[in-house]
Amino acid sequence: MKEIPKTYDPSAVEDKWYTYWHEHGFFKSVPDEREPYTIVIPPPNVTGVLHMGHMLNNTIQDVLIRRARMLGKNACWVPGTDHASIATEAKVVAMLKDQGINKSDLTRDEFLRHAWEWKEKYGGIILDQLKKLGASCDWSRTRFTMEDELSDAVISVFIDLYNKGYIYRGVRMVNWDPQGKTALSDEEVIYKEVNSRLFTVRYPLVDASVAEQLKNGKAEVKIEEDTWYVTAGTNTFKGNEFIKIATVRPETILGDTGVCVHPDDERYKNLKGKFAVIPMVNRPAPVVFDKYIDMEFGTGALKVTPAHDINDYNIGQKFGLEVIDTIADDGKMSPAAKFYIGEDRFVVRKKIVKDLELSGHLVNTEDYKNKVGYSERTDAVIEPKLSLQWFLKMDEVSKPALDNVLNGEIKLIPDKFINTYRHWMENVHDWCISRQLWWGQQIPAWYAPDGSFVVCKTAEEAADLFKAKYPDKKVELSAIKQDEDVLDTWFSSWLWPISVFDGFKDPNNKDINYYYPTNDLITAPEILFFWVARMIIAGYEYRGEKPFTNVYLTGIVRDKQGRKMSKSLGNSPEPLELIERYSADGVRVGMLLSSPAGNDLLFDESLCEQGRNFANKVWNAFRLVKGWQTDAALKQTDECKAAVKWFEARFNEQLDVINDHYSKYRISDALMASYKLVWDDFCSWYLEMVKPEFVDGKSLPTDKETQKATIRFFENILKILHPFMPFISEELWHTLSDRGMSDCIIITSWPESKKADSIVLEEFNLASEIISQVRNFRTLKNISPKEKLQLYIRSENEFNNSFKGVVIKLANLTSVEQIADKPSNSFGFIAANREFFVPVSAGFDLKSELDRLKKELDYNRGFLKSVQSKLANERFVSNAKAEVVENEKKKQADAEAKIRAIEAQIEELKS
RNA sequence: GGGAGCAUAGCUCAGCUGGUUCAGAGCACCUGCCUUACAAGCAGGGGGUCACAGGUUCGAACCCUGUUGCUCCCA
Repeated sequence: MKEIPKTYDPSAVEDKWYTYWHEHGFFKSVPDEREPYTIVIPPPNVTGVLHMGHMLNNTIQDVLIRRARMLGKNACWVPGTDHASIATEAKVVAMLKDQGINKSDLTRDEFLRHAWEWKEKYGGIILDQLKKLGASCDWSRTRFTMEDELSDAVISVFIDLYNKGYIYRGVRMVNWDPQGKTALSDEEVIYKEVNSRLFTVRYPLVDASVAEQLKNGKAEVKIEEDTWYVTAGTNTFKGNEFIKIATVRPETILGDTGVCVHPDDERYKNLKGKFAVIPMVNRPAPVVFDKYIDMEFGTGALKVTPAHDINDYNIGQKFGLEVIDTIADDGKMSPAAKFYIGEDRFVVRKKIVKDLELSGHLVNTEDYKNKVGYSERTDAVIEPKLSLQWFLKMDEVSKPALDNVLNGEIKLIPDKFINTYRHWMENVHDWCISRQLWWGQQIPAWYAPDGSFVVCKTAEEAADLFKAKYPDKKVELSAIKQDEDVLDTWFSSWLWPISVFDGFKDPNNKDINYYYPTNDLITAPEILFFWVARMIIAGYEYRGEKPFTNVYLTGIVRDKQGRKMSKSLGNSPEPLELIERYSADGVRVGMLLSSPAGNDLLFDESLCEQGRNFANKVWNAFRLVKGWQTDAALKQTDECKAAVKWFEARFNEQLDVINDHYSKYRISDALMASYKLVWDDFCSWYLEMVKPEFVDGKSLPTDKETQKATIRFFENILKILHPFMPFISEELWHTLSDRGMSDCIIITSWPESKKADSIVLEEFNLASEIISQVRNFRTLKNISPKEKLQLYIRSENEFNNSFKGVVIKLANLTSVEQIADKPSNSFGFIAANREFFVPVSAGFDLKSELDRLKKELDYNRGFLKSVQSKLANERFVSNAKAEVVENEKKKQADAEAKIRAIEAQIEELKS
């Protein structure tokens, strides 16, 4: 027979089987009469390369899909990618820059051509990487959020929601990146704590009449000591009332249009109807009163700059304050600022402080720590900026999405996320869906030259709509312009579970009717709101039904120090290198070993090593079994018979445990139970029991029956392992027995659950305890495992455990004999209330043996005492459940028997 | 500032309805073994005041209150 290598080499195996499965269409799913099991992949970003988070996430999906396939379901895992407008556009812009092309020199169409080219070239990388991991996606169903059909869905949904009155256009504060000259989503802003300076500035306070005069015509303000002089037109007023405000952004003072104080603030109660005169621009700004103000902070008075701060904007809206946009798109002061026009905001900050000091407005300056938002991409300080954006009104559409999570129709796993989900959904904000980019679905809104607009699919339709809506305007087709902006990528991906089955184009097609609602969604908690909640909303809005039943939220993969793995930190291992080093099976096991749902996984490469070692263990079990010679004439021995009976029972018992873990989505528990079933039960116990003896340099043959049973067990174990370790399980499935090439483990059926024989399990427990005791004794006494020992049992009944032969074999005994009296010079132990003795030929140490027994006696006496005190407590006996009390009584009896036996042994030793 | 969660062995985590000899698993560690499947292995072993302080209960890692520390989300 050909020598099987000692170490498992996955490199030849993994690619071979992946290609094989793929070519034989095992990943493919078409609707049929079976029950469907569907997962849609959380579409990775086309710019992405596989990172550890993907590895975890997709391993879990593959485990679930492979098991479902084995359970006889029609398993369908739909892969795909999303177009990631911001990230992709940035990538393409950077690539063009390298080629010496500026985006601003290109037309939209030209730019999009480059972007598509880029996508075709690099957009599939991540999907190919998933194949290395073993992902059994139905690749024929691969979708992309910006392909024509999915884009059509996005556009028609936009139009539909607009017509239903859910989409509107409004002004909103966005995160503006003055360097990238684009709005950013909240997720792309990184907040950093910085050392700033807090400036206290005083504004003169004037009456309404003075304010009125300030508004019209030229004004001048002078401050001398604590007196202000305001000249408006020809009149000069003077006073000594000021209001002090504190700010870290003095350059925005030029855009101030109000001062806000708390209505309960005693210091400012008298300021009703007064106006603050804004420095330099000499603009009268009303004092307004709002509970939003924190009286403790600064001076308790807030300068209100509606154009450059979101909270200020809200206050401004409430009190009808003017909005003056003083900072231009490039971060420089705009003409509206009137001063420092064209100078950068940070230069202006320094300058204005000096000028305010000179004019007597500046009161003091102190060091201050605050958080400032930076652009993730350009590292520029974000400028909050008002702009016209498109919004989706959320309150109404989101209602079913909240209700159906709260009522359990959709399950979040783990359920601790329900609270977070509810909190978000109850305080849901309108969704800003427009982005100032080109890569994405262009918003189907069409503008007439006067700015009025209609929403529809094409310019031609728009012309008709304009005609119908504004018959007087006579809008020419050629004058109609489409909105420049594109839609948020999430506005594509929220339709994913429907659109991948063409549920918009053809709402009653076979696929959508069969696969929708999907079963499980596996994703990261970070996008519970951005994506999951919105998919649920879309599901109810467009199918009247949930998009999936279970949402399994994975943890975040962190490094050993608990830091999130990221490219910029450079603390993430290269996934493909890990696979290279530890095999895909090994890495999959490593990822899952320590990743309970929703809890972060502190990744450590040693976990993959453990996975690889496990694969090697299975490989070597295979080597052993494969190497057995059989002899048809040989009868099955008693110990083999017992071993087979036991493993049968043990397997059934553990299969139930594993199935139960799966049913609760405890994937790492299912893995650990499988791991122990294979390593401990099958390899360490079962194979050792049935392993043929080695005599004269040759292995004895095995009987046919045991060999057949062993192969059957092995096959069942491979099935259990398949979802976790698809490659090695498939390889061994084919090498263990001769089978047709279409008889693959990937499509074989999951083992059937059968009742475990509890009597056999019990008997084995006793046997294994005896074996462990003897082994322990060997270690203690330094007796070689090779030296055969004699074991005596003192018991009234004959020792008729069916594992007697197993005990002899695994403990390496000459025999097990019944005895009435304790043999001299022997080591004793108690298992299941029976006394066992192992005589020692030499070096019996009476004292140490006595000490050992005394220690055990003390422990048991202490234990007995605690049980007795429980039973002596009348309230325990009357309050506790009957079976609990029964149990305590049994514990008492057991302990008493054990104590008697130990005492007897001590007596015997002493005499 | 508002909300949520976590704290159990050196590390990562289980502990499901408060009650099995309940204080567990894996890894790491220590000891002895290169015993013909596997040193990527085998056998054995040590290790925890269940964050802290109270309370409820016959009984608490588990329920309640407070304290401390950490994490996340929202603003």
